[in-house]
Amino acid sequence: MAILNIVAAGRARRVGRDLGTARGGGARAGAPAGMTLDALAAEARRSMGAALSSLGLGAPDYGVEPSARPGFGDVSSNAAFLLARQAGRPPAAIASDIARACPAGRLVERVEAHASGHVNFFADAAALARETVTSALRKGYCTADVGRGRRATVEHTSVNPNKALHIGHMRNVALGDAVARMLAATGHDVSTLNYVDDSGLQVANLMIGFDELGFAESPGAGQKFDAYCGDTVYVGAMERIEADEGLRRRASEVLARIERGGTEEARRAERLTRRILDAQLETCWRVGARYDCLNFESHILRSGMWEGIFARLRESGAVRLEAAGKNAGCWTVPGEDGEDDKVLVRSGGTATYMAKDIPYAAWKLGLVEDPFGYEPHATAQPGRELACTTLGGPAGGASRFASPRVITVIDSRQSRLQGIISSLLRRFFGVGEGAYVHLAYESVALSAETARGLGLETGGRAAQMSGRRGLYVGADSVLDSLAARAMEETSRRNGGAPEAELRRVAEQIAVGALRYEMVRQDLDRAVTFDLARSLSLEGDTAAYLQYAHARAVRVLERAGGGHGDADYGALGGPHERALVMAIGSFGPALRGAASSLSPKTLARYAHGLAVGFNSFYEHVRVTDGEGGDGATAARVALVAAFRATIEGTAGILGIPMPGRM
RNA sequence: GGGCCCAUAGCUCAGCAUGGACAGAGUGUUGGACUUCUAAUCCAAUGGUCGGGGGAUCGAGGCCCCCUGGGCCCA
Repeated sequence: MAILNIVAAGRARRVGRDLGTARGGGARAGAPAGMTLDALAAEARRSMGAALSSLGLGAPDYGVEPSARPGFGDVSSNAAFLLARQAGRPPAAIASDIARACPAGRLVERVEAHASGHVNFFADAAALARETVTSALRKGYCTADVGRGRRATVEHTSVNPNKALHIGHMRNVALGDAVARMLAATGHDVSTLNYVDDSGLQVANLMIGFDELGFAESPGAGQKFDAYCGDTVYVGAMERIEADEGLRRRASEVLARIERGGTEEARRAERLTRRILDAQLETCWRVGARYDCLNFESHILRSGMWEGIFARLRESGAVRLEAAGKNAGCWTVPGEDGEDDKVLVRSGGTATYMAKDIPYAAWKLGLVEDPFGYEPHATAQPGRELACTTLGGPAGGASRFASPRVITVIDSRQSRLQGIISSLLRRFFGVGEGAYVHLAYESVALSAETARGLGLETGGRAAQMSGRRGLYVGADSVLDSLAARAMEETSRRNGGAPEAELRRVAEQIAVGALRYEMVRQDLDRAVTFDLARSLSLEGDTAAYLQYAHARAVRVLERAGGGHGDADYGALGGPHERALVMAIGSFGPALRGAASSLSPKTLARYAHGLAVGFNSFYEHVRVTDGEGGDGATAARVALVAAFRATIEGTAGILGIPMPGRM
């Protein structure tokens, strides 16, 4: 389960599921943001501590966790299991002693031993509901200040600017943007980068397509420029180039002149890649991703950073010039653990990919003087300033986008290369453990049915996407199909609503659906994308979360205000209690997700929260006056608490929450 | 040949870091719930040798070793 490819052998210590260890976990009457379950667990832990010491049982490193099911209380402890051996008695007997000795408290109503050996704590429903609902309605509930303002830099997206984004890229965008949002929600000061490879061979190939193969400069009506370049020009050019030695040579020449800089080719490449980049950014912005800085590869290559770093590596003896063998004439770094030596500079004097990857990594970590200037990107980003690098800016200090903790989101096919970068940083730049993280995820393939729809028969197997062969599903087209589908449904249900409003809602449903699908699975599991299945808006999808939210909004509209003081004693039913517990679990869910950089964890939490609400909604009438005004006020407050929490949770995943659908 | 990842219900996936209470969702199938806050929902039934084998443990889906099958990277 190697999710994180971290510098040095150790991995970042993750926040455990155990609740009682949470700092500040409810020691005060008003629990900190997002921490009401923590408050209960902390009280249970204190109760347990008192019982153990009164029994003279010592204090093992026991856990206090959410109970497996409602019948087992609200939180449970495994302490009796841990004491069983030394005490020489069965866990159930010890649990029974402990339970009897556990004092009740403000939130803990009673404590029971279970025959299995678990000690189960039952909360006072009214007290826990009051605690949870009032704190969930406070501003800032959906945050957790574990970052304390520490800097973090996240790089994601980083799609070559020669094509439109496909769904494989969308997984990167959805994961990266969610990680950046999670870190921000946990009190980190986050900068988000998007690396633009504007000088690779793919750019040269594209230019051959335009300059020598006669492709039109602009697409036909209704086609985006990125899609035109990728689908028509690049695919067409590659067919010809692969079959034509002369064209291949031409492409190499063009590439060389792009890389040299200051040439006509370099200027054309820049215009072309920026135009494609802007089209790609439209898609990213459409799904709600935002960036702070665009880093151009060409700028890194011309920044002089590599020369400085290479000199430093030579001086420190980290690299050597091979006199003989297969790497004769090359500058290499000795491999670790029986790995082959890594070539940094080829015998001809040209640098390998290391010449950009090492400087870029060092720049992100703030290890080098910043050689760049910055200017606002030519096309404005909605809602947030977007800078891009320029050459020849005033040097001095590290970049403002750099930080001591860098997270780079790239699919796992790059794990080996990223591992080499990590190793070099650790060995020769003194970079510490956990500072440079490759957040790897398995890539997206197409289901056999979807591949067949694109004209590829795979014999029932999933198919790797290929931009060069035109075998992929575009992000924009999936979003369009999803929006069209959502539009049908939304129009049907909201007959009188204005068209523009319906379109806005349909778009939010489409964006949510795609983002949710891309983050809900474990990073280590390959996503098999099936077009037909992805268009479903039922079951475990973002629409389920959105629908629950829209229902809550409607209830709140209907309820109005003015029901007087809430009587939280009215929230003791099973559906109310389950919803209270779900809302109160936000804090542990967010901390867990952020510490393991795992958006999936938050997606699963959101789903569970929505299940809690939908079930409550079906079984409990909020506004019918049952139990009097106090009870109604409590139910309405619970719905409001749910609404705020689901919106906050979904917001961290970048999933918009329409008020009706 | 070396490295990384995956294998849990017909299908798609949680659970594994920190072993413990009858292995959970969604989907599918079957049945039920809209004069009542949106049925994109809810309720119920159905469905599992947790890929195989061995080991350590009072206890393994989870930990260790080996094997099989699949995906990816490198050579």
